[in-house]
Amino acid sequence: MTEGVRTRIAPAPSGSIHVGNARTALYNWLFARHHGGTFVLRVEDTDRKRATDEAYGAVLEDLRWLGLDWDEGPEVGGDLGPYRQSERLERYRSATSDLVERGAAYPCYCTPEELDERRKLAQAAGRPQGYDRQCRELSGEHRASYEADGRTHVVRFKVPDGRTVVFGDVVRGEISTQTSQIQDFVLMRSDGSPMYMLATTVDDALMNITHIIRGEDLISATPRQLLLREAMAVAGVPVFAHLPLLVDDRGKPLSKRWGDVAVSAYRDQGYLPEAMVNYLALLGWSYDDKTNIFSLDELVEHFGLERVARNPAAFDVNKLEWLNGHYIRQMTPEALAEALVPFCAAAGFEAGDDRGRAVLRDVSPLLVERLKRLDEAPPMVRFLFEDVSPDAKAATTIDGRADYLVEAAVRLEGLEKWATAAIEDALRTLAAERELKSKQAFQPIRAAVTGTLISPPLFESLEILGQQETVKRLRRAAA
RNA sequence: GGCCCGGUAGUCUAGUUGGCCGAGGACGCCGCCCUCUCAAGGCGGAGAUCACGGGUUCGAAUCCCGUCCGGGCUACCA
Repeated sequence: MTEGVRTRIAPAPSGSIHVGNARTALYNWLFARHHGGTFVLRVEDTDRKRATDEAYGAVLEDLRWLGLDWDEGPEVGGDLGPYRQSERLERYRSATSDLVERGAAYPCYCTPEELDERRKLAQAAGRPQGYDRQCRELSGEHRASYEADGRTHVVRFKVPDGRTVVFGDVVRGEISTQTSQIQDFVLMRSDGSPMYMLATTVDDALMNITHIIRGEDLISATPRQLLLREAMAVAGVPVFAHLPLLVDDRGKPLSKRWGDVAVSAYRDQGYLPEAMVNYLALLGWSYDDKTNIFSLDELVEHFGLERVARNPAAFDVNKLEWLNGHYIRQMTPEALAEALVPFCAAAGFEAGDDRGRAVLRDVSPLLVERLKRLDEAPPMVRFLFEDVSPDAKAATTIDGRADYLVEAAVRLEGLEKWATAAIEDALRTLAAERELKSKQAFQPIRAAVTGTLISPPLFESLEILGQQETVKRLRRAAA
């Protein structure tokens, strides 16, 4: 029973995917993987206006970055393709003409303007605002005359009267709707392109999707899809699971106005895919009452629809950051160094050459426990790549300590072995001689060498910077 | 307006065959310890009248009714 599981993610190619869609993709992927099933990627690009090639590429890139590989879909193929709706137009047309032939759908010649006008009238009169079924039973002559007038038409679905559509939602239980609540919705636009309702229903049926896991916003679309499947005589009914919405910190649906909603924005700030996946998994799903950290493999092992929450979940960057810090701490120095190269470049200095990489590898152990995002690293390591001038606070700390800094330079200059322990020893000895507290002793040096009052641990940093450069900066700060 | 879905601390949640919950964990927040800064780590703390009001019951976050609030759909958007 479970081995036949087929799930899909059907994004519109409108650029880097929304984190909400990323979560939906993740849940579909996890469910398929957990059951040893098939995960299908289908691109819903019927809205030609917005579907560009770059946007399409961004979608695939995001999914790959998250580690969600698809078994069927663009670039990998599959037996039930093509997997871009723009290449499946024939199927939608033939499904539509079948429906019309069978009397389950009909052409509607009303223009948008007429519809709009009648809708307003109905609203003013307090009548239901839906389509008034004017073209539902058009005579042959009437139809011909419309055609003769050069009117175009859409195709509408003939919603049956007096029925109750019931379906079992895995996360919400039974949901039922009276067909009187459903209008004769449009299947096919007048330009011959399919509407969402038609396209997904046809594709889900043709692609044998067994479990439809999607956002709560589509819950009221479900009865229409069920009616359509029935009219198309599709055998069997998929299992539905509607996920709670993702909202912002005010409880409003996540929108571009709130903050970053695109996966790429998080990638650019230095969030790791492991953290993103872990966080997204927990936004609306839980394993037990205490586990927070999950690798992809662990998620595959534990994930199930039974423990999906019903209430909307607020996207909390704080928790994402915490998880990200956790995963950064797990990185090896080599991996961290490699990951930081592009962030340094973005910050304006090159660390991609051999020396640069070596330096990054050396600082990584110092960085690892103080980074929450990769983009926080450049400011911390910049002093290792470029000469620095003290910021305001650092300047104040240096002020009046010239004599001390020169002495520190002298001591360090005299060191035979340039290593953390020796550096620390020399500086602590000097501090003791001058009866300085650690903080008083080391902050000026930090300020002089790194240009700021906040940096990775001092002695290790000096070792990495090098004896010559350290001494040079101390002397210059004293001047 | 109609229909549908939802409502446990600032946030994610555990809990849903009623008692083990005078509500558990995590993020965040506050304090202490550690400490050369910042972190990380350890320890401790504040924070929830379980949306509200009735009811059933010896006993309700958990069951019933009503109310309020939020959201979705109601498009030739998806």
